[in-house]
Order: sequence, then structure tokens, then C-alpha cells
Amino acid sequence: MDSIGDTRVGGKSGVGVLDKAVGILSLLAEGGPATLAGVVRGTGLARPTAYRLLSALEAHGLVAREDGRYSLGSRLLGWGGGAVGSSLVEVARPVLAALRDRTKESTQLYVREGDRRVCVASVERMGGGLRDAVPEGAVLPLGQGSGGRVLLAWSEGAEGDPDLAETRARGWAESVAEREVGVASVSAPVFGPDGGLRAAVCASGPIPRLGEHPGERLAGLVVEAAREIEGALVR
Amino acid sequence: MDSIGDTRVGGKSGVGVLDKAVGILSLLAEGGPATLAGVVRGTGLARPTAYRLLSALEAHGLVAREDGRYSLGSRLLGWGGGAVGSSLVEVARPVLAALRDRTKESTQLYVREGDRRVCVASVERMGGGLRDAVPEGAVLPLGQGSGGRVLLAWSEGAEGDPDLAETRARGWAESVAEREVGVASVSAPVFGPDGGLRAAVCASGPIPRLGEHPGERLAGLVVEAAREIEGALVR
DNA sequence: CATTGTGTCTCATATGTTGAAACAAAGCAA
DNA sequence: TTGCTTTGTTTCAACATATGAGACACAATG
Repeated sequence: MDSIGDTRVGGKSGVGVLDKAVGILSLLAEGGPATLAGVVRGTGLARPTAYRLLSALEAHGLVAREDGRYSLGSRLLGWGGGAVGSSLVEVARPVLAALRDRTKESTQLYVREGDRRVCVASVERMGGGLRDAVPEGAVLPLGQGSGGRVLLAWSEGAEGDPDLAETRARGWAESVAEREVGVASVSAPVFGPDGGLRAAVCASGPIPRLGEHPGERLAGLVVEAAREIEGALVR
Repeated sequence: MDSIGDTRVGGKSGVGVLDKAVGILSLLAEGGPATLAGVVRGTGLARPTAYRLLSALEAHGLVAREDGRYSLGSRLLGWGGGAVGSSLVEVARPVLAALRDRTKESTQLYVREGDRRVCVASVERMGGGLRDAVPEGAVLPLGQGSGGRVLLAWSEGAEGDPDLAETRARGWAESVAEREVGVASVSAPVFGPDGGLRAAVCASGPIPRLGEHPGERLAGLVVEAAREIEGALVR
């Protein structure tokens, strides 16, 4: 998903050290704990560079090292808890779990960040077989996937696009093999008490299981979950 | 609290750009949304430097800019959700809120990170009057405050210290004007299902309200909250 | 209307970061 | 058990990056 060097998904910002550090953090977010060697392989950084950056991240509490393996640090826990939208994530998480149980697919919550979207909560399908896995913190484009389409459709300035108008009329979006080959998904908008778009709730899985029109089966459940999240927001 | 330049609380790690970026993020975590001018004042950075770093953080989704004000970005939401300990924070938050209601004081959850502690959840006292405010993500020393003492007392290697042995015997710690002038606090250990120390739960407030022995009044409630968090962890 | 403050951009230069090389220790296969 | 490979850590010369003074446009203020 993320990689060092691609601005579209947060790769190159003009501050090289930051780009590398974020590359390391997103590697750990996506792949779980890793040794120094694993971080070197996963990021392509030179070994002493990765070592120095990891030590610095550890000094700041953004990374923790235990038994020779690095993982995301508890300072990110605190910052995540204080970031705008943390209460949305808190109320959404059990709803995503229930939606996962009902649809038997993975579910996610996306929020818009400028011209991209960020996965702020992810609950994966249980049991065996194929599953879609989106790591929390992953940055994805708006232009691909049903989640991106929903975040675009209910934005200011979307009025002129007939495709997005159709999405708004329907109240949800579906996509097949857009964000990722082999994956189909359905998304619905989550509105805040003020009526503004807050997030997109999404269920996703492999095309062979969901078919070429995943919305037929899942749209009702996904829209229902969005309504449920909205209800929990006003309590 | 945090400031650029002090290694003890995550200031200088040997990677200057990272130190500055973390300084900005912790300023936003502690003080809430800020303009560029506010970030310049708060961090002491030169204006073009702060501008460039904020733009880079925004490109990575770590900071969001809205109406000329910067705040923590939603990527931190995702990473915080995936960091080790996020489930602990999730179950602890309502317990901290209940403890805040019972004690009528602010409450926090701290985890140990190397030789410091991080506030991973914070619920502030409601209503008027004095309140202790610890921002989520704040990095504090272990050697000061009841929360630090608890994290030390139940650590490996604490056996030789009679003061920590007394804390262990009692099952909680109290402090007066240690972490901060005018603040008293009481903390208790939170253990994981494996019996290992996971966190410290803490209630804190002004000395005039809590007195020179805050444990007399609050210890029972704090210890009870710790047991409650432990119970929620095994469900 | 004049002054001050803010946000944004440029660029010469100083500084910080880089990564090859070296070293020690651990792991592994024969 | 030995020899080789891999991993983690440190050093430091070279160079690429980041810095911040200065400039500019615009907004805010008295």
C-alpha cells in the first residue's frame, strides 16, 4: 500500500527525513512488529539509516522495541485518542464489528483528508478463506473504490458530476476491482449531527464471493450500519 | 510539558527534523488546533520551517488544516487504533469516565515506554473550578508522580527499593506536588490476563481539594477502577 | 490610511543526514 | 565444531537536505 516515494499516498512531502519516518511507521502499522532487518527490507532504507530513525522514533515514544522487534509506540495511542474524530471511531468500532458479522466480510471506516482518504478503523472478516485487509492508518486515493466515491459524492463541488449524482440518489456506492484487483466493496456515507459528511462506512471482500454487483446483497446492511453510527453520535 | 530540546520527554533524539515534527505534533495534541502563528510561538521554530514541516505533516495525513488552523490528522487515528494497547484504551475509557464521575476529579491511564510513561487516555473533570489536565500522548517521567511510581513499583528490578516495596504492599501510590506544583494524585496498577503490569490508572486534582493524603479518600475508588479494567480485558 | 501581523515562497549556505565500511555477536548449515 | 552469513551497532567523510533571512502579498487593526 504505502511506500516511500509516492506523494499520492503520502510518500514524498518535501521533507525527506519525515518521508522516511512515516514510511517506517506505516510499514509497522500495516505489517505488525518487525526486526530491524524486516524494516530495512520493507522500506528499502540503508541499514544505518533505518537504525537511526527507529532509535529516534523510539526516543519519541512513536515506536516501541521489545525482544528485538519494533512496533507502533503508545504515544500514537494517546495522539490517536486526542485526534479529531476519535469519538467517531469509538462509536463506530462496535458497529463495524456487527456489520462484519452480518456481512461475513471485512469492514472499514474512512475519513477524507484533503484529496485522499484514511482508514481510521478496520475490522477483518473472521475465519478462513479470502479476506480484504486494510490496515488502520492506510492512506488511499479518493478516485478508486466505493469508499472514495462516497467521500467525493457528498462533498462540496460534486454537483456537476453525473456519476456522483447517481451515487447520491442511490445513497450508497459499489465498486469492483477499483482499489485493488479482485476486491469488491460497498460504502455508505456517515453524516454528523450538523448534517455534514463525516465518514464512509464500507464492507469489502473478494469478487468471487460478492459478485459483480455487491450492492445487491450488502447495500442495505451497510446503509443501516451508517445510520446506526449516526445514531450513536448524537447520544 | 513537552518541548523541543529536552530528551527526557522526547525532545532530542539525534534526528533534528523528527524532533521538530514531534514537537509540532505534541503541541497540537496538548493545546488543540492552532494557526501557523500559534505553532511558531508554541514551538519556537522559524516561520518558514514551521510552514514547511506542517505542509509535510499534512501531506502525510498526520496533521489536518481547516480554516487556517492545524490539528492532529486522521492518520494518527488509524495508527493509534492499531497500536499495541489500543484494546486496553478502548476498555479503559468508560471506566476512567466512571471514576472521574465518582471522584469528581480528572483521571488518566498511563503506560510505560522505556524509562518514561505515556498518557494514553485522559478524562477531565467536568464543571468549573481547578482541574488537572494531562493531554493524551503526553510523555512524563517515571520518577515523579503516583502514576510513575506505580509503573516502577511493579517492574522487574524494583525489589531492592524499600519505598517501592511499600507501594506494592499497599497496592497503590499517592503523590503530592511531584509531577506538577499544586497537584495531588492517586494511582493503582492494571494487570493483564497474564499477570504482567499493563498500565496505571490515576485520579488527580488540586491539593487544596484532595489534601496531603489523597489516598485516604480516593485509593479505594482507584483500585476498584483498576480491577474493573482488568475484568473488561478478559472478556 | 499607515502600520503590524500572517501566510507563503525563494535560495545561499550551513548543518544534518546519509550510507559505506568496519566491527561484534548471533544464527545457521555442513 | 567450524566457517560463513546475517543482524545489530557505530563511525565519519561526503554531500544532499533543511534552514531561516528576506521578500512579497494580503489581512487585520488602530
